[in-house]
Amino acid sequence: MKPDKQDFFKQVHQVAKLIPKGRVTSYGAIANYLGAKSSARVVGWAMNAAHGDLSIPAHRVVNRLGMLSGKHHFEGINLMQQLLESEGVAIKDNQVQDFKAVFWNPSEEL
DNA sequence: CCCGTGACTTCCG
DNA sequence: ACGGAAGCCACGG
Repeated sequence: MKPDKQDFFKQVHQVAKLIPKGRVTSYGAIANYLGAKSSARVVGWAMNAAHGDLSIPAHRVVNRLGMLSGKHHFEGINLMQQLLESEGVAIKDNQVQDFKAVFWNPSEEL
């Protein structure tokens, strides 16, 4: 296999789509799963490109603290929280409650 | 080709 | 424990 960097974006998008409903994951976890553990920011960049794809649940991706760091990039500040809460994820102060319980690790569960 | 930016993460003081 | 700074990779200009 010779994955191009373009595929990296595609990989991130694919993983994001695979996130189970009611679960969340972190940029670092995705980066680690893709073998780019040092490139968590690139994952965020990939999500930025994914912003145009409505089939990608970017709201299920948060930073490693469970904070909705990317909510500013959504249409509305509350949208991300609303989406997560509607899926059964409790949010408080831009943070996922019981984060480790809803955390989805692609390296172990995928 | 060089510089700046970004939805992160980790280390040092 | 808290805050600031650096490191990291990819993309656009």
